[in-house]
Amino acid sequence: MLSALAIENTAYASAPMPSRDPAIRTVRPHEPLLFEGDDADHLYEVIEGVIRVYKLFQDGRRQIISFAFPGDVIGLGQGDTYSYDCDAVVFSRVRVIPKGDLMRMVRERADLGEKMLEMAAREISAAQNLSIVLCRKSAIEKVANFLCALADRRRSTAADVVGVPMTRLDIADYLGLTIETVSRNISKLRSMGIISLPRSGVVAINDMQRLRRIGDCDVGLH
Amino acid sequence: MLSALAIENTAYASAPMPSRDPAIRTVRPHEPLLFEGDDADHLYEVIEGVIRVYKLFQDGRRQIISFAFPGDVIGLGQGDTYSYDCDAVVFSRVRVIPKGDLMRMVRERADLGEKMLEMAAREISAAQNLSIVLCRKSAIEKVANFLCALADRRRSTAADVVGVPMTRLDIADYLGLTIETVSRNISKLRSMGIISLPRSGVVAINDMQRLRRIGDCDVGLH
DNA sequence: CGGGGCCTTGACGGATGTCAATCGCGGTGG
DNA sequence: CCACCGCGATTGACATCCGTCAAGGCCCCG
Repeated sequence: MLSALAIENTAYASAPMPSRDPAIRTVRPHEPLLFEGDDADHLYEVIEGVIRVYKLFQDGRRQIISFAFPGDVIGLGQGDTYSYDCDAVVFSRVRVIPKGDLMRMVRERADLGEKMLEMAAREISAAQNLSIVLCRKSAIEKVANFLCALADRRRSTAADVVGVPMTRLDIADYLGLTIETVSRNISKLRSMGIISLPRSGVVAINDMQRLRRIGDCDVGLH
Repeated sequence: MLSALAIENTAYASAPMPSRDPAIRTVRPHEPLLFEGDDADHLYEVIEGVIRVYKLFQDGRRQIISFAFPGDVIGLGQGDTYSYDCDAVVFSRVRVIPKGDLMRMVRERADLGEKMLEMAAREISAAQNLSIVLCRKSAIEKVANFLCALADRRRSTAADVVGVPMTRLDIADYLGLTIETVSRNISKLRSMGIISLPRSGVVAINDMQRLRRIGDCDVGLH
């Protein structure tokens, strides 16, 4: 549910797509990938790094909708124009997929359309779960849940050490909290001995079971 | 966004589907329509009444995901099994659509699959908006937004009188609030002269403009 | 060594949850 | 027809959690 859409093990990743040698775009930290209102004529599959997907409001509030990790696809649930902004959290590379190509493929190969529907279904489910996390959980539950979800997505990292590349503000804007509340609850988990902070940008999980119990991770993960 | 998925003006409603004379099922108040974990082999289009779609958690918390009104379809964003429970708020009738039939149709007519992807896209967008409503708004904003959304969906009812068939608990579980907070804020809107409560289950909107300004209805409606 | 982010921590206030009492209405039975 | 009952809604008092404001620490980089 952290992700826009995991496409591993789906037709798209394994089928012969017109992505033999597709355009790869690199995005530097804080560099925008796309803006709300842009024509939604491309999908982006994250190859490396982390992309944040968010909405900005007139009053300055920001809601991060998802952090897209390698394997996630951005732009699927979009109509003619994108309904959110995207930029990079850290140095990232994304595969650029022209939407027209994809739609043509779907028209020619209906089984592909079915697969995409499944992907969309998963994304709907993820979005609904996010709602639940946001409105039903206390601050510490949200933070614990977030760390669990990060841990479940980590690629090829040592046992219980999780990279947390985003800032406290990013986490706060994702969980619907303030920087201070996020920080306080991370400190709380640390003082409880459940996690440690060996260095900046990294969290070591000492007691995954307790963390999961607090985060109630059956919600928020598909 | 109150709804699961509005299908009016889409291919499904207008195209020649195998729904010549489909099964219609009636559901009495509080009677379940389907359970979480059931095989997701049917879609349900609400013909009459209101169906509530919700998740239950071990600790007793309940999150209502949507109230499905006539024209809405339940079950689209689902994989092999349903991920939520559904029951009726009031006496309802639903059209039962075997999913297999639909998938066969999609396989045969790729343009249909495309339409369904569009529908899924709209649902994703709605779910994301719900997240924002839930976590970024104050209680009175949520309540105002909810009433606005109900008003926008009302069918063939007099000017500014809106039927509110669900209980305060339902509203609370939808907005992520408690009964008391919902009640207090409805009272507040009443004391401000924005709405009246002529009788149980009905809200009269006296000043839609102010209600919308409070609810900031650009979020939460698509 | 100094500066500027970002993070942490503390104090405080306000919004919302919790607990509890009461109201109002509709149904039921006397 | 009226009294009683029960459920949902309302209202009040209080507690708690989280946001706001503010100060200070840590770390990287100049």
